[in-house]
Amino acid sequence: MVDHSLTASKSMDAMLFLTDDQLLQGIELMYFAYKGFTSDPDLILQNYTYGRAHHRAVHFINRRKGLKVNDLLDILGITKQSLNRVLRQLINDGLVDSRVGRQDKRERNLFLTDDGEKLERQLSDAQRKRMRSAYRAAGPDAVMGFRLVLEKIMDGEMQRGSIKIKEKLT
Amino acid sequence: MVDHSLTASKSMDAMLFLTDDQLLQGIELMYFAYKGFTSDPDLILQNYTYGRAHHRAVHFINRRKGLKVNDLLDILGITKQSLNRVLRQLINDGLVDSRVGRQDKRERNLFLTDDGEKLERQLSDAQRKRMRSAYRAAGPDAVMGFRLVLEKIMDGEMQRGSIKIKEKLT
DNA sequence: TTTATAAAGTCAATAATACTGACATAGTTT
DNA sequence: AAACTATGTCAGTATTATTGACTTTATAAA
Repeated sequence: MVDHSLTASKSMDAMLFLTDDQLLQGIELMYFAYKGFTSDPDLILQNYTYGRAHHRAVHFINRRKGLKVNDLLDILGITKQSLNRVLRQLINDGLVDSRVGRQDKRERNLFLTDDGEKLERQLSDAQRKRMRSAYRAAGPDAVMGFRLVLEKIMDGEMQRGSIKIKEKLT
Repeated sequence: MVDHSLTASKSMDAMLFLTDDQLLQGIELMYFAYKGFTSDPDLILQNYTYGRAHHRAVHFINRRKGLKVNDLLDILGITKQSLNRVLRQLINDGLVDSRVGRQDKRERNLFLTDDGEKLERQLSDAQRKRMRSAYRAAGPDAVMGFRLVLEKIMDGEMQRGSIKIKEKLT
């Protein structure tokens, strides 16, 4: 899987793929893989009036059931005006349930309705299918490396939302 | 760094991180890492009148010097109307040089000017710096895995542009 | 208890990036 | 000469984002 024969004959930096050209290849790989990664959900969303922003909201509401609007804003890193349009649509369309906070009544806890879960599953199935086949094809060692590098790439960038994710990751 | 102790005690699918929850973690990792991955160039671009679309054009014109407009369209996967606005700006601002094709005079070969290379380097430096430190922190085996999984994720998605990339990767 | 702060929601104007459709121009092929 | 190809352009629209200003409701602090 991993060609260890190279490591002895090359310099440390070559071994680490640290030449400018190899780093640029990594950058392009990120770009193209992300495109592939979003393509399946994007196709599904075309059948609705929704876009990628709705997908993200639905995804994180599903993953962190009952999260507050502010939590979602922090995770997505957008303004509340941007989120509001998306969230309003999802609530009006009966996909998301916004419940007044029990302790602090200013807060709203967000949940998916049954219909919301249905859409989430549809989008998630497509994306997980692609991830699963990539993981299978690449093998467990590659998956560990994949996750490790991605974590390092996002290091420092992470807010509240991602910290919880990192906790779960270990 | 990587917990190999788990792999012996779990099923093949668990070892491959194929539970729905672990796949969702991978999906979120892709999302957050891509955000981190684009954040440095995005900051730089705010000082100009340019956005991510200009970055992509400049990147690929640099990487495939002299490529045709159609090649760039295929790589980016956008319409010519979308690209045209971006390309026109870059050409008018003297960052990109559009030269009439030598054999087929209908074609335009795209090159970065000195100023274009200056911007490219500025953007690229920031992105490479992050990739380099992620690669260093993760180590060579992880980098191999990272690249392998990304290739699998984008499988099937790839057009002309990416095939050349894959050739270089091995 | 008044005052300040916080969470959520909204209106309006604007920007970047994409789309479809229609069409023009120049150059190459048949 | 006619058809096709590569590029460029105009107009209109959609999605997702922004900034700024403001309201409502609820909690916290003076």
